[in-house]
Amino acid sequence: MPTAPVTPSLGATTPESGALPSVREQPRDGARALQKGQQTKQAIVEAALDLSAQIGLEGLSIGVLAEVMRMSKSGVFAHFGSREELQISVIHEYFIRFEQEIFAPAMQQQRGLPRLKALFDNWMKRVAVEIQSGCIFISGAVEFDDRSGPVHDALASSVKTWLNAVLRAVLQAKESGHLLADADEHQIAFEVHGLILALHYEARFLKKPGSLDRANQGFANILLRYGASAALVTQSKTRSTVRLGK
Amino acid sequence: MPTAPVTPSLGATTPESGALPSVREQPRDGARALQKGQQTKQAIVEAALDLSAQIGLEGLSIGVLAEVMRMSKSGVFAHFGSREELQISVIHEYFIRFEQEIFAPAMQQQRGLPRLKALFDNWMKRVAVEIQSGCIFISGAVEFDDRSGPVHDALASSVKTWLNAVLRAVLQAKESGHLLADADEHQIAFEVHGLILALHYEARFLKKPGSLDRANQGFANILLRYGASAALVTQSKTRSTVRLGK
DNA sequence: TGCAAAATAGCACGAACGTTCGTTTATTTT
DNA sequence: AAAATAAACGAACGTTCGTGCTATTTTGCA
Repeated sequence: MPTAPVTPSLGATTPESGALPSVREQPRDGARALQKGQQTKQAIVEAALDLSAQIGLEGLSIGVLAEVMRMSKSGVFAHFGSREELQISVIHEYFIRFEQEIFAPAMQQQRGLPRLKALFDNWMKRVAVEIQSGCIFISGAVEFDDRSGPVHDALASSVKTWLNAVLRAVLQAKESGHLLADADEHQIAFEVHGLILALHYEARFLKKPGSLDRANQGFANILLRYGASAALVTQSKTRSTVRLGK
Repeated sequence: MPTAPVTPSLGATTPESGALPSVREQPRDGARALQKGQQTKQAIVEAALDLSAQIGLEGLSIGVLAEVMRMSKSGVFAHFGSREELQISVIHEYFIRFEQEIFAPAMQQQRGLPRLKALFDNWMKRVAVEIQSGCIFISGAVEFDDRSGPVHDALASSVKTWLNAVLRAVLQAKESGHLLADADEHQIAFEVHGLILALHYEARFLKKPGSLDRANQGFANILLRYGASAALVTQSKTRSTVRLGK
């Protein structure tokens, strides 16, 4: 069994790709090598991730992917064996980046409200760029919401894992006494999710300005309503005016 | 200029089809007739609406639509002249139904909180069935968020018209004194939109139970936070427990 | 009942799709 | 350097797609 990963895990990572070969150097401890192939495969997946963020997982075609990669269709295809396998690879890659960019740094913050806030802030940062690039957790949900199969399952399980991590952070904030003892963590997580979705919808599709501030304001409102102290909420870098009626 | 419509309008209907021929009877005032064609065209649009709710506006194909209608591809095609025109027809039809099922009945309620609540309740009823059938305002937003053209424009303008109607209802509730005078109607509309989106996402894609109650609870929370009296909020048919911390 | 017009069908097209196959070129191992 | 393996290519497959023509049928009205 390989050594434990350095960064905290969101859980439920794919069993085989725990290593995510950071290739390029010569083979590690005597064992297997596997250079060139995995290297270009990784490059293909990265290009596919960019493409499918814009046009969706269903819009992603091997032909245009090959064009982007300046490879032949069959050359690209051979790395995955099927289009579904390519889509699943993209989902896994996206999940791993979510873990690294959003989840892992938030775990450095102390349990409770600080960590929850960090989680949301990092999430917001990510969505802010996805307003331009697109988000496959959102577009994928629409594309696969009534289709079954391995792609749907991979996507749903990734999303669920992430939303569970958010739920856990809310629960810990409650247990730490940073939120009211009778606050419903599921309700809070639901409302927070809604803020992110509304932001993505109104900013990316409708191009409404000020949506980022709306989401931040909404998050502050939720925290205050469920008992977070105003001092803890307003601290740190949120620039939006957190001014409540009473 | 034709007579004013009987039902209140959401505004911004398509300039030419303000009449939406309720066909079937003989020609009205001497003028044009045009029976059979418009009739089957309407039937095609309805079938296309069902189809694209499930598989999206992009997934909608003339071939399968013709199959459903037991017509030839060219027969279906001739009614629209292009796929884009078909998609736009579907969007208009969806918009009109939105108007009739959600907006119009809510206008029967008196201005202010009652009307706002009716608007949301009707919206929720619609989303409750769209959890099975799908919603083209949501799927379409994802499919066309980075594509320009007439289909994008038709969709975006329909959505904006609807969201503006919601915004107006919130504003009127504020002006009627049912909400705090310094409440930000844009912020409220944003948060409400988020609840609907989260409901659609979690119920339709993730199949999480209890999402309907979550959205209803969230709406009650928003109203209470922005100053609606608890009596006005809890009255009527919402069965969900509206119990606030303090 | 007949006739023009409208509605539908039939057929073909070019393009794009995922996939398969046999072959050729790179890379690694012996 | 030779042998073995991996990676990439190029062409072709069977479908499906939207769209353009030309018949054929159906319809509404004189």
